[in-house]
Parts: sequence; structure tokens; C-alpha cells
Amino acid sequence: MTSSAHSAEDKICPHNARQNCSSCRLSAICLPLALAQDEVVQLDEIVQRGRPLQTDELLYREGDNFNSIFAVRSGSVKAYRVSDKGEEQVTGFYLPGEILGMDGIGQNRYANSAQAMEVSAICEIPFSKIEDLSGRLPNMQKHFFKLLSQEIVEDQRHITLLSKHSAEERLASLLVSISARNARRNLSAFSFRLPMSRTDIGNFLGLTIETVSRVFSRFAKQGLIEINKKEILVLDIDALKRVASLAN
Amino acid sequence: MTSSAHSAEDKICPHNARQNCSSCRLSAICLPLALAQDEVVQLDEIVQRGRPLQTDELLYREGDNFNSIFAVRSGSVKAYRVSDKGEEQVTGFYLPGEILGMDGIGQNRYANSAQAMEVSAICEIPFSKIEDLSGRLPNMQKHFFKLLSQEIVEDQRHITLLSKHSAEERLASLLVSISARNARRNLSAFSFRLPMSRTDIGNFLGLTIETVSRVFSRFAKQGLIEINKKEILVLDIDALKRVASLAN
DNA sequence: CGTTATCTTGATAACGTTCAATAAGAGTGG
DNA sequence: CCACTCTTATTGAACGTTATCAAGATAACG
Repeated sequence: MTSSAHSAEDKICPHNARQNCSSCRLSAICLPLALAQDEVVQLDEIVQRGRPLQTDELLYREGDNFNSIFAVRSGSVKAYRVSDKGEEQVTGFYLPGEILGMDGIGQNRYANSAQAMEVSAICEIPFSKIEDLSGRLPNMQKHFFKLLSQEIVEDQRHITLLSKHSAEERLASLLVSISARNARRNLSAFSFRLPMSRTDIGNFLGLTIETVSRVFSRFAKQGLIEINKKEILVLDIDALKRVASLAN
Repeated sequence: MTSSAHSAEDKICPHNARQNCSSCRLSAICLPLALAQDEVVQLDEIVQRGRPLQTDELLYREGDNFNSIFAVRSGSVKAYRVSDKGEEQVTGFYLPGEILGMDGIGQNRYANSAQAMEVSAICEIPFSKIEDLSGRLPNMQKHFFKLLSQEIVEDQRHITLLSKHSAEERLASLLVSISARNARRNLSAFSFRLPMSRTDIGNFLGLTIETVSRVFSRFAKQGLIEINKKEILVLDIDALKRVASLAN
């Protein structure tokens, strides 16, 4: 088995397009708790489920016309933007149940490119439909306001991380985050495979690949984790959290 | 006159509570272009205009119950959050016409504290009223989705700035940003007063106060700007933009 | 007019980058 | 199946940008 991170979802169907929100095991993460049963059905009708994305395939490009937001059903996606300086900046990693593309609403163009880091199944939700639904269902409107707001808070957390925290704190913070997000999907919080490369991690954390590698080695030497390429075994989550200073 | 940045607004009324959105000269920035006249009136009815905030007075605290978002009518406000590490991070500066507090929607608590950097007049807009209005007026809903999304894009821009750009690039970028935001308010793009302290600038840009000071001096020596404490005279905006690498 | 805040400038040091070499896989073709 | 290349990751040494420490200078304020 190459990927422990998928086992739970894969039991049922890896990247199957035949799915609906009501039966999706990720709905607890993806959907508003406040949505009534019949509201979920209405949402379900507008969700499009295409063929899986292959590794490195682009879901959308920075500058593309914005039409839809996307939910990751399986696999994982990174978002990145290119500054005028030509520097690429990874702005987020999206795991199953998480939603991306909302940065496109403001300018009617995506502000990021989104790329699959492995074979991934994606739900596409046309935004015009969301606007319609939100106009009719207050719970739906509330949910999307909240989603957008939470992304703001996430990004501000990340600003703090980049601005005020050391390389060790940043990396520990990422590991704790991924661990927690795995736990939320009922996967192991202590044994998982990082879907992203060292380059992507460094880019996301504002570090070079060399620093990422060194800090990983240091963590391993200190007995906090065991590393085997992308496979991570967390030996001391509390220590990791301490290093992260619960650095949010 | 202590502040050139205020002259245009102050002609009419500095921090007057007797105002409405239809006549407010900032509405072009603050309000959706798409709003019809009668829709503006409806918005106007829910906007609360309190007494002005004094310098350093808090508009809200991180963790406070979220009820309203706020628009700056005059003066300026900074937002900052405290990480678990105890580090304070300035997440944004808000100038007249700009809206803050939207980070509170997601968790029903503000994720930042907001503090006036000078005497400031603020419009308070109860969020529940916005939700009501948005349910009835599609333009209003669209506007707030856009506002939230734009804040996300702004924050991601800032992430890139912190992650990939040098001290000079960061500071040039801030100066260019403030210059542009002044121009949008029909104030001078080349002569203005920075409402924030060096400490706040450094904190916002992920730099120490000493580095901020040094870079300012370097810019002055290079003939890009003239500095007199907080008063800035931009001598070569194109050079500044070049230094910023249009670093967004 | 003295006291406190804030800002500027200099000297030193640290953290992370850069440059460089090596290692370990993954994929390909003979 | 092994040799080959190409990519990705690891490790070391030297350097550089920015932080830290420290001292003055300037402005703000009672």
C-alpha cells in the first residue's frame, strides 16, 4: 500500500463520479451543518462531478474566467499565484472535503492557479447557482459567507506564520495542520503521506527546499517524527504542537 | 494643518455622524456600483454612525462576539491578531471607504482586534441586516461575496509579499499601495501622511522597526521619497513601483 | 523645560539562503 | 533486468540579509 492517507475513502470508491452530497462521507466537512435535508438535495442537483484530474493537471489557471468553485472529493490540490516579479507562491493545499476557487469571485477571474498533486476527484459547483440558491435559502447564504470568511482567517494565520515564526515553527505548524485535517476525515493523525513535494512545502512556508529538508531531518533526529520520503510518522504530536507554539 | 491626507474629506465635515450613503463621497469605494438608487436607501437605513473613535481606541477585540462589519468614513484603523505564541501581527490598515471586520463571520467572533490610528469616524453595519438585505437584493449579495473574496486576494498578495520579497520591496509595495488608495479618494498620490507608526509598518511587513527606518533612509538617499517623520513626499513613483516589482 | 515616546543609525550576530556535491528513486529503453 | 537519465531530496560550507543589541537624536507632551 502506497498511501495510508486514502484508505478510508478508498474503501468505498476512489474517484468515482457517481456520488451525491447526501451520501458523501465528506459532507460533514464540506457542507453546512445547518442545511436541511431537502436543501442538501437542491445543492446536490447543481454539483457537477467530472472525470478525475491526473497528477499535475490544472483545474484552472490564474486569470481564467471565474465560473465555479470546487470541492476536493479525493486526492489533493495546491493553489498558487505568480507575482509580477515572476515568483511563484503556493497559497494553499486543499485536501478532501475542502473548497477552493473562492478567490475568483471578487474579480470574476481566478487569482490563483489550481493544480492536482495526485489523481484527484473534484466536485464543481457553478457559482451562479450558488448565488441563486443563497438568495432563496438563508442557510446556504450563511454557509458561503462563513466559508469565505474562514478562508480570510486562514490566510491571516498564514501571514502571521510567515511574518513571525522560524523555519522550525512553520514546518511544525504545517505538520500539525495536516495531522488535524486528516483526523477530521477519520484518517490517522499520526501516520500519513504528504501529497506535496518538498519544493511545494518550502514555497508555501516561505523557505527553500534545503531548509525544509534540514528541518525535517532535525525533527527526525529529535524523535518528533519519522520520515520516509513523503511518508510521515508522527511520534510526538505534543512536542510538535509545542514547537509550532500552536503557531496559528 | 497637520494632515494633508484629510483635506478633501474635511472640506465638508471631518467626522460628522450626520451623513448618509447616498451623499457620502466615499460611496464609490465603499458601495457596489451595481446597487440601484433605492437599494442604496435601504442600505442607508441599517447603517449606524456612532461617535468618532479617539486615537488608539479599540473598535472591537479579537474574540469579541461578531455582530457588525465596519466602514471607515474618516481617519484610519489597523487590524491585528495575537498568535498563540503571543506575537502581535498587524493584518491590515484600513483607510476611508474601506471595510473591515469580515473575518468575524466565520466563527461568529472577530479574529482580529481593530484599533483607531487617529481620530476616526466609522460606519457600523449590523451583519444580520446585511444577510436580510442580501437575501432580498441579489446585487447586495453579489457585492458582499465580492468584498469577502477581495479580502482573500489581498491577504494572499500579502502572503506573497512576506514570503518572497525583500525589505525594500515590501516597503516600496506599501508606499505604492497607500499612494494608490489615496488617489482613489481623490487625494494626492504623491504627498501624504502615513497614519501608522514605524512599529506598525514593521509589524505589518514582517520587519523590525530598525529595518523599516533604514530602508526609508535608503529610499530618501536614492531620491525616491522625502521623509519628514510621517509625512511622505513621493518623488519618483515609477522607481518605487519598480522596486516593489509591482510586487503583489 | 524636562521626561517619555518614537525614530534613526551603527556594530555584531544569527538564521536562512545560495552554491555545490552527493544520494536516492522513478521512469525508460536496450 | 540492469544501465541510464532525470528528478527529487539530503547534506555541507560560505555568504548575506535582516534581527538584535546598544547608543543617540528628534519629536511629543505634560
